Amino acid sequence: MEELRESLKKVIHDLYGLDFDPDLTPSPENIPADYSSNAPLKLAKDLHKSPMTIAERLANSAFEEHIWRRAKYGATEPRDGGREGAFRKSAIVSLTPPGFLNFTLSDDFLSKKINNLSSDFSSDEYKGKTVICEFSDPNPFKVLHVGHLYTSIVGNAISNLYEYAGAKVIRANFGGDVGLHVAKTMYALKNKSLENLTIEDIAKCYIEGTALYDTDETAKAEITELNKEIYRINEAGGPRKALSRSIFSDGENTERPSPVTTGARERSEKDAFSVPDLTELYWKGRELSYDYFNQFYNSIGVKFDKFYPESTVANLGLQKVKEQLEKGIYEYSDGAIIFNGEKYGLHTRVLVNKEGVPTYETKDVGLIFQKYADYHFDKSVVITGNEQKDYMAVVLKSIEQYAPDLVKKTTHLTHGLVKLPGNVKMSSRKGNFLKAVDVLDLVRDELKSEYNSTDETVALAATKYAFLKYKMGGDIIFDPKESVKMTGNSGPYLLYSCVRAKKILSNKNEKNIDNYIYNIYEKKLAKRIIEYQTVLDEAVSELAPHKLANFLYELSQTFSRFYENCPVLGSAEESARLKLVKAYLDVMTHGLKILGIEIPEEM
RNA sequence: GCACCGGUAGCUCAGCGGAUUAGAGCACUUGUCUUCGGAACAAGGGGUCGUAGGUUCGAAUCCUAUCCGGUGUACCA
Repeated sequence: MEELRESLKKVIHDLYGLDFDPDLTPSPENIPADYSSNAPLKLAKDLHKSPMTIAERLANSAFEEHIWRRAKYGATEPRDGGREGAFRKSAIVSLTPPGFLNFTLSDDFLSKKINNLSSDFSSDEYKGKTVICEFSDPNPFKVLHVGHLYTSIVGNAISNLYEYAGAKVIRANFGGDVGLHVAKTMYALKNKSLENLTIEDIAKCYIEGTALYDTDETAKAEITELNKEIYRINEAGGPRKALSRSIFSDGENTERPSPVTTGARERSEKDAFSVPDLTELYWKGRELSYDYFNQFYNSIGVKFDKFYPESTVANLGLQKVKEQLEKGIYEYSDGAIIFNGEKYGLHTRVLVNKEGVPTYETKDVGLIFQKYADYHFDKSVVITGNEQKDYMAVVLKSIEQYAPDLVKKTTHLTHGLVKLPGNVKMSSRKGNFLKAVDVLDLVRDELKSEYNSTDETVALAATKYAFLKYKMGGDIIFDPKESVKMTGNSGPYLLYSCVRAKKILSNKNEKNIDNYIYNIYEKKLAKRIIEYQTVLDEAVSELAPHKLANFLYELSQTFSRFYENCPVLGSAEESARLKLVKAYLDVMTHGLKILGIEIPEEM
């Protein structure tokens, strides 16, 4: 209750001259009030007074303006006993030892709030700002697994939170279209026919190629060469032209490792694997991958504004690394170019390997500059798995040495792994993993067998909510059987309550009603509804979609209880209750939209 | 070894800028059972909040130590 909190804060300030932010929490069951504050207890230390004395004084003084002081504290407030005062003021205050202030909202205040509940909730926290959110980051030549599904859903929700707060949001997607994984896949792919190449073939070949790389020395050497050749193919440009030339291949400096030293072209002529084939295969595979990504994102309702294939930022990264190499930020070590993070208590990482090939680090350097060049962002958020935390810290620390402003604007958020029950870690390298599409299929199957429904909206909501309700950071156990349950704290539960609300509203029109005294169910619902704005703003400032998700669940739970106990249509209280239903649905629609969840008409 | 993250009910998780009796869901037991859609509601059992100390009138929450699990720790992404 923001108003109440503000008014308490003002009273404390007026009385004691302190700038103190009081907490206000829902009162426990045994206290006949709506909200309680422990402010007097916290204040007691600094003021050297007993908590009860402070509480007494707070309750007695400036509250007169906003809040009606109960004549005798401690007693249960009779409904009509405080009525006159309650209607005049917004809340009644009482005290309980050892120094809690308890507030009971007046029905009049509540119903006014409900009647005037704005369906366009708003925040200006990021008004006029440009925020670029990078997430999902799949690699071409590999398949999308559950982790990608998770990060896509969470990343989209966070983007939506920024949008709600007034920002212009760019959803960005960074993917490894060059790199060792591509070489591994292509190595195994060379025996396949180009004609009927599918994404499944590519996935299989990645596993095959990785196995060969790990066990077969000859294959390993060839894959290493292939990796360089892939960069060369990108240099030459293809269906999507590379942005610029490599700085290291222009021959102006002999001391540096050159990116492609061995002449893959001559070598490969002796091979069964000729360059034109390789080039064709690469672009074909890449195209296939991006089509597959787009199709998937489309199916889950996530739209990216910008794709940054690694190949498009590698050269910019190399350019920056070269510049800073001269200034001593980066240095040579064992033939590679590194950033010595140990100076800053971090790890040391390689930016360009001894083969002259830029690593992920360099591409991330290029990426941050490219993003800024493209959008002049005020804030850049990068969402990845936890395992990238230390890695990213090193990259950012190095950039901080020459572009501190960019780093200051960057936030790296991480989430945990999606794991299978029994501590089985999924690995796309080993092939024991759940694909992103598998998860959706499992949900669809459950929906079909339990409710004989093929409603894609419900399937999607179930999936999204299942991931969104967890706090980001920890690992998630995804039990294909359990996680897909359609009852309880689940997407379908939220949707179901909304559908019921819609059904009621489809019949009648509500009108405003004042001086209505809520019953227990109505009041609980009203209280929850007016907390929405506060929760939403908290979710924004903490970048915590799960807070919003859990609030919406509790809200729909409150609604379900109201629904069971308070008939709306045809009742004497109809107009007041309709108003509540409408307010409920407005809040749910708004909140679920931020989570990326749609409400169906029926289910 | 060092660093970071986690350890709350049988299971999956909230809560953790200290505050009145630690909350949900699943599972289990029982009830509502033709009323605006039961994918619902109600009641119940189930917890030494990893362990041990400390700070405090008060600790799941803060501090210290310790155990367990996960992740990271130079040429992968």
